Amino acid sequence: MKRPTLKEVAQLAGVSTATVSNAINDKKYVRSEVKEQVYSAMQALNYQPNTIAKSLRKQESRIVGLLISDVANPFFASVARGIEMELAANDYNVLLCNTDSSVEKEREYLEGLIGKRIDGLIVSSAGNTGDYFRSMEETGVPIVFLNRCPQFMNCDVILTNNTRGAYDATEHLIRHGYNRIAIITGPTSLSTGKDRLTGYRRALEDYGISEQDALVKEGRFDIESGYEKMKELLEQEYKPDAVFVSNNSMTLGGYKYLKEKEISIPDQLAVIVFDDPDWAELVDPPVTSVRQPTYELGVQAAKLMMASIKDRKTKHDIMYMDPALIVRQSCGCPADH
Amino acid sequence: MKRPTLKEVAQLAGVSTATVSNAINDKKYVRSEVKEQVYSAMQALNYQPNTIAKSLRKQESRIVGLLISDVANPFFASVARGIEMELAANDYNVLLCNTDSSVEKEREYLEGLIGKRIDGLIVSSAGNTGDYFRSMEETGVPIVFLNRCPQFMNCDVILTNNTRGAYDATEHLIRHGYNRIAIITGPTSLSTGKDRLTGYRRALEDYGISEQDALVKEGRFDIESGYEKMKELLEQEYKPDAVFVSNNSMTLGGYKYLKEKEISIPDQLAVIVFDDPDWAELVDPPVTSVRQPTYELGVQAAKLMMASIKDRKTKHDIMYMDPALIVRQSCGCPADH
DNA sequence: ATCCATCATTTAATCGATTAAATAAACAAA
DNA sequence: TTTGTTTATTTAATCGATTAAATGATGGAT
Repeated sequence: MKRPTLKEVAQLAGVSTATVSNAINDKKYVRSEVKEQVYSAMQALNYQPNTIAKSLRKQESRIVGLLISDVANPFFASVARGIEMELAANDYNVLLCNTDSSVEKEREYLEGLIGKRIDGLIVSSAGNTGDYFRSMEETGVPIVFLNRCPQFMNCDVILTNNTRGAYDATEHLIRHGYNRIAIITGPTSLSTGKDRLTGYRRALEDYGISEQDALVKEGRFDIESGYEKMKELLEQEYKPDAVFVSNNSMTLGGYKYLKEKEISIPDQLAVIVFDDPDWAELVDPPVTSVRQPTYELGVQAAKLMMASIKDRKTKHDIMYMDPALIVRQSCGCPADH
Repeated sequence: MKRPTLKEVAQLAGVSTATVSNAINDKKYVRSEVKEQVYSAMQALNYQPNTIAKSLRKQESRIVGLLISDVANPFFASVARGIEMELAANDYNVLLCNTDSSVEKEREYLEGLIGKRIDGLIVSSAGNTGDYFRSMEETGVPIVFLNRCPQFMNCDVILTNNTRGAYDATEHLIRHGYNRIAIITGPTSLSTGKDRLTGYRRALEDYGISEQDALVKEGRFDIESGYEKMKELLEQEYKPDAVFVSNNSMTLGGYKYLKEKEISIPDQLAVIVFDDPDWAELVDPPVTSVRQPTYELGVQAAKLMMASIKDRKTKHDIMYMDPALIVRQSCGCPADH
């Protein structure tokens, strides 16, 4: 029950606590003979150094906070995996926090994390300004913003090139000859929502197609709104002949509606979606999608974090990862070529 | 950069550190007038209590370790979400560890977690004996085993009733009249793999069907083996007329093969799968599945954990959650009824 | 006037490590 | 012999909170 302390190890080994510490941490000036004594004392007592005490003294927790809306979203799950892998390789642990996209919860977690003296924070914020991250930034704790870019902050940001992804998807639909291309977009308060809409618009513009208000539906990046918006699109007077769905959850909802109504893809409606679902090739026709390098996104976020922590670098960048258009058949492309 | 300490707050407020501590933690015997002084001193300095120091003194970290093979697996992602929600409600944080099903990594993480003095561990172990969890158990840290049941341990276990789920699926196929029912099972070294196979066997037995070795394929619970095993089943002499795929990843792989070869479901092969994919209703025909209450599983695991931590209860249970057979059409059932 | 209980606050030890500074020993150089 | 350098180890302070025990007030009961 009670765990042995370094002091007890020292007593058993017949040396001072300083020597034990030096032995454990492989500092110089410890005779190998003494080292052996210390090691066997550790063995004998089954000693496990208390990281909390170490953290207090060294002023570092070796913990990085991860603040996301929901690990159950495959995008975040994959990102989280990448982050955790990379950080673990550097001997850092990840504290997982799900905010449900609630700014209020974000605040609460943040306060807790500050208290926990995390060494860094990787966050995909639901807020658009990020003002309440200031308190953390001021204490010198590095922050990496992931896929959401708050304004006015001096920290690293890593983003999928959302505008580009949306542009490519839209352009692909345009080239197929569709001229009533709809978008189910996310909240424009989020940079992801805004950027994907921008990419869509820019493509239309570049090809001289005027945007139709009726074809732009703003969802909430969740399943329900995906369903709703798809329904609206297909029940309204002015129907689209193609649609770009701007995230995975809304795709799930949107497809549910299409299946229920037995809408034929791509004949009645061509579809391209953002985020490449694991089932993309299992449905008929296979789904054309914009794939984000999710795992890599996590790994890179973690690398930026490690650089900030270790090198104490204060110059920060914004890093873009390119998404890839995975052409399958829901857009109207033939199966073989 | 340097953060204010309780001591500095005390100085500014003109009281002792003990009083500040009492004020913060709402102990009795602090005059409300003094409390106000303390609060405003905290405000003025933007004081955030150092949880690490608190943890050291109170001998509790308020952190629970979560040891799973991979958060990117939707099953674990959902479970993790449930756990985190419930623990957060009790003011505990979750430290996320992905082991990749490697016993070696499990060991390493475990050692780190012991050092970190986590207050509890929720684990879905890849090992079958769990002997190396002994060291943690001995220190009095409660462990909840999730979905995998190690032998010989005195701790809580929460499981989906895997045997039942597999039995129900197999029985359903039998009642459809299929008589060459295959299973793509997981490693039998894992209780999940073993139990699902047991359920399958029991159903066959109960209905007087003799098991055919050629129809039992042991995969590794991953996408690749799902593909392989499905391929084996359909390329061999003795082909099945129905198959039960025993987890989500193998389902993904198995379906990939079926799609490639344009196997018609359920005519050429009826299918029931373990774990209800989010795309179950989007493919044609919709997939009949055994759904585990994943989120609930997480919530319950966390509740067991909280009970162990708070009540210091030493009597431990094994808790079963019932899966549900979601009947759709891949098993051969008609669409409407 | 004395004693006691209750309320309010302070003093100082404590949690378990790290680490700067002090000390000691061994040996070489002048 | 004295001085200095390098190696090896110990002493004691420190990180920032909590908390048991000590101390001071205050007021009521006897």
